[in-house]
Amino acid sequence: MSKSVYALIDCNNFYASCERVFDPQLRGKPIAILSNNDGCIIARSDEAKRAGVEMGAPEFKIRDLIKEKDIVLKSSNYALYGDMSRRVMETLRHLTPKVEPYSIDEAFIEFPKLIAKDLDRFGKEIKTTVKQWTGLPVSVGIAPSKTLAKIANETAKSNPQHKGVLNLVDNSQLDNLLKETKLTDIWGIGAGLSQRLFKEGIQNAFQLKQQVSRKEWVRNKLSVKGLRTVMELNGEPCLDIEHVGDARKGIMTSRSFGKAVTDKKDLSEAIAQFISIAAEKLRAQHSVASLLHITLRTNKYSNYKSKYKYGIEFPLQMPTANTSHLIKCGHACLDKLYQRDLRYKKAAVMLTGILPESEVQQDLFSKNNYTASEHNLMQKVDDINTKYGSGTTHFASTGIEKSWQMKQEHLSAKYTTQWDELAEIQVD
DNA sequence: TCTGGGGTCCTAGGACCC
DNA sequence: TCTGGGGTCCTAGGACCC
Repeated sequence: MSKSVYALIDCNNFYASCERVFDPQLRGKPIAILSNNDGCIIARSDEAKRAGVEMGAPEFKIRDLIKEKDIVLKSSNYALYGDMSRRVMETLRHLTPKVEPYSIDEAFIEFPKLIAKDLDRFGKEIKTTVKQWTGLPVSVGIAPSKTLAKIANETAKSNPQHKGVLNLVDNSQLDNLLKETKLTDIWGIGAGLSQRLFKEGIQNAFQLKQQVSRKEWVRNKLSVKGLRTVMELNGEPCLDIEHVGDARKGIMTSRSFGKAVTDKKDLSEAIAQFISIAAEKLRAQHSVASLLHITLRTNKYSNYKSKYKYGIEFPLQMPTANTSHLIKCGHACLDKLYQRDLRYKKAAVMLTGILPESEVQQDLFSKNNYTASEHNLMQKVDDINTKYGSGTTHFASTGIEKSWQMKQEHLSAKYTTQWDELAEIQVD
């Protein structure tokens, strides 16, 4: 019997709920959140789901539905969602020490095993505390492994009888629930693996759980990751709570453009801007990068079957986190990649070969060393931007007009991170 | 005309070494 | 002309996640 218990806390309809906290008029209304560039639907309130708004639907294809059902559209407001996420994670840390933020709207926690009655009570306490402290509704799934906690959470959320909290530890209904769980609803089993398993006659989570009797077969079919999933379905935890603060191994910044871009100057501004963002993330985790990748894309929908992705790698002689140096390298890549006759829709910057800044060996003869004075300069830029708002200080090469910028026509205020955009309360 | 933006891990296969 | 076996490291690509 394992000594630890895992719980997954997941915010319900996170982006839509964040919008509602600061605009109470949105309560009870169907809300849909758009991706960057207002391109497609990435989040929906329950009312919007019921109205038939599909996840991932391109906005231009469902305009009639939006009008007919009076759906409120919002552009993604990551400054707001990111800050609300931070508040949720802090609330959880008040309740229990081992917290792993898993995504912007989810966290795993691990705690010692309690008797079943106390587990139920703890689950409810988490739910009410997060609601009180942040205004956000969450669901809580408790189980002996992370994979089962995911299933518990999903069931708690979709099945009103559980009132948002479900504990699967020592729960006699577990196998019945697994029999009703489709393969694609298991964490780690996507469409590809699910199809392969289906052909083998395995059609639900319970049947997959039973494959524990032939581990070698599972390993061959699904690799070690699949084997871990099977063990976890059996209540044998194989996935630990991960330590926060581990440095990222790759940092990517990419955006689609508001409209097709043909001008090289626009592209070089966009690349400078994306490099600035990526390098700031790099410095925030006290790292340097040794490889820069630049990718340009044309419209993959209209260029069906023909090439639409053009990429190049730039090995940095010396690992660096200096925005200015990275921009120069990025522009050298652009010189090689750019073709006059193409209409570009998207650019991406990726930094890899990431090392801790303390581990960098200085090259006595190179002009490209990431020196202490460069580091200090970048530090000052980051400090100013943290204090006075992102982009307060920026490199001129990122451009002024930014004709390539994202479309965000339905953006709400940065209620929690910008002094001049705080929510206003009207007192009658 | 209009279709997001990030990440992680694993495996296979090639290059290279002894 | 024939031509072993084992190891490491790196990269590309696949699969999955939100």
